[in-house]
Amino acid sequence: MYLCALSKKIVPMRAIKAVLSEAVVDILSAEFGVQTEPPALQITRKEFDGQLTLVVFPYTRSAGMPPPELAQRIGERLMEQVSAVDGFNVVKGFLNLSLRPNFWTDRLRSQLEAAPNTSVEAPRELVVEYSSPNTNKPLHLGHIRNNLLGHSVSEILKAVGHRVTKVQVINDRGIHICKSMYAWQQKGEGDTPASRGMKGDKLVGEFYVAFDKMYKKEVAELMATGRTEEAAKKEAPCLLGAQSLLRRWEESDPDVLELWREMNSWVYAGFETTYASLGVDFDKNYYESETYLLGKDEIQKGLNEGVFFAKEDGSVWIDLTDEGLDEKILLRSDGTAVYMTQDIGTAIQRYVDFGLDGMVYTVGNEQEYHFKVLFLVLVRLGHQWAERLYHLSYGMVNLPSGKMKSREGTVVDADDLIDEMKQTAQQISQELGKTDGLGAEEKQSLYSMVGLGALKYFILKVDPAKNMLFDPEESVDFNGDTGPFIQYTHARIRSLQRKAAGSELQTAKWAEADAAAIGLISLCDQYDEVLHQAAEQYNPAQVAHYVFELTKAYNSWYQNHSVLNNEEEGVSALRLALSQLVADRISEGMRLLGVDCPERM
RNA sequence: GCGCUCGUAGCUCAGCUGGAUAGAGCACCAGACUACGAAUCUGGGGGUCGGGAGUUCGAAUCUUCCCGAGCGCGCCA
Repeated sequence: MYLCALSKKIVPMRAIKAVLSEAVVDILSAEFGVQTEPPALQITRKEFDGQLTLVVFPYTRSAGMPPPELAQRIGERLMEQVSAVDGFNVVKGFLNLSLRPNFWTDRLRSQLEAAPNTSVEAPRELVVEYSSPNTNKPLHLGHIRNNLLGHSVSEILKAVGHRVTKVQVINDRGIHICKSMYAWQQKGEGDTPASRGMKGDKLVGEFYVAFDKMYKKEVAELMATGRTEEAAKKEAPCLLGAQSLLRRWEESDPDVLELWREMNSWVYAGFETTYASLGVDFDKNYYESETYLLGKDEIQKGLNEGVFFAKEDGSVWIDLTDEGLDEKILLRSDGTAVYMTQDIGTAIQRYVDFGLDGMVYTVGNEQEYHFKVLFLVLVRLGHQWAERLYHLSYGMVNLPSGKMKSREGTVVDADDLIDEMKQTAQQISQELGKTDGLGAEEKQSLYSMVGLGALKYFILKVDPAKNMLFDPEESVDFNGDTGPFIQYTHARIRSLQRKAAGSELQTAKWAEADAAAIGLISLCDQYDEVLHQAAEQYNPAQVAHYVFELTKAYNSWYQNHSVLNNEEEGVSALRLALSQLVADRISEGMRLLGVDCPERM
């Protein structure tokens, strides 16, 4: 018989579906002479009875029988052969199967006692890179999407058993930071974050803007003296100054290095504050100043092996025209590294460091071409693990007014946005009188959870591949498909549990589970599959949608079924158990999105 | 010009490797608190799934062409 053994670790739903699929294969083969791969059973749609659905259309031709008849016959055999199946109905070519209520209540009970085994068969050693900011300006809304995606994908990958190291590469060197340094030297008057009372990243960003202003002014002045625009742009004194700083940096000039270290340290402190308030973290930071020279040896190696070729001027290239791409430069003619050189080096370095078995680069979709080339180069260099690198590409975040543009001052600052979300949470909580009886500290923690929950859910529910619209008006709406809506449902269930504290699950009348309850249990049971799919596709949006669906279904059920006020204690216990399972799934799913669910709100 | 991605309700988005009458949320209209928390629930209107052709028992989903949007195609990062 199928489905008799439930081991201590809870059998995931996908294993149970696999057993049913096998039974279907056997029946098709024995009764109808149809040989086929195990079919994928679908979740039965809400409007039909049953929990699992087999689509029989694909077998009607070889079985030589119309769909409804074939479905009927398969249903009958399944009833005989699989003890868990206790009913079915046929709609055209769809065979909807109902499993015993007992089966579902068993699953409910066991899942309250132990988390389901969600591990994949072959856990991998993964590195997930995200954020990777420049050090010349503060984090903005685009970084927020990046951070939330990278962090959530890391959690999802961990949840299915992979080992994940979260890293960021801080782009701490180059002309951009030299511009801020130059402006600080000219106009800073010894300003520090402490003396100005502002975050270090904001202060350095201010000087970056100041540089830009200075530059434009100087260009205009030069053009007024008769220079062409092109010449003026190259000769502006402040640009020459910044370039000189970069040169001296590369020559390890002690004064320049000192200023560079100091200003960067201001920025790091500012970033840390933002990361902390956003609730993201890293296991390891890489600094471009330490990695930008990596990779040159690899280029030489590839050159010797004939994977790359050199042009007359000494620059090194790879020919990818047979892949439908073009030729790509890997090393400049003066022997210095380009971005690609560095990425080749760091990838190999990380392989050495972590023995990694895959890597996820969370970087915007404007760099898709770059990563396509990078992965190909690594494979051609003979690194097989490079086939398991993944560019987690995401679309831009647009505003109702259009694209964010620093020149037009429409860039949404990360810290400001987080603060606004918390303030909105506070305002709404107070209006609804939800904070009565909470201590000052609890209140702050609540506002933070709800405000961030709204922000994170709003951003993560959108498929990463798509450009998204961030409408401030809509983002602070806490009704409907939002984080707070989900958090509220969770809090309400926890409230039920507190009220019912002490009542025994043992008294639950498991046999009383009705179709509505079974539907909810089945929905909870889909968690495992959703998780795996989200992990395989590196897509937190799937978790977000699942949690929302579960929340909606529970709210609807809650409205029509009194959990605690029942004639029979056993019914209350059953419903309480079900509520608890739902709350557990909600909070676990939200945790994967980086969202905490409050106990009360 | 070439390549990649996207196009689903007024708006924001789902729709899993092709499967049932294309779904949610917001907004709009009409209802439900003397029952466990109404940040909730119930009902209603609203669609040629950008357009054409093809494959299939079956297409929002796959193929192809066209239209539209975004992003790439630097000895920039």
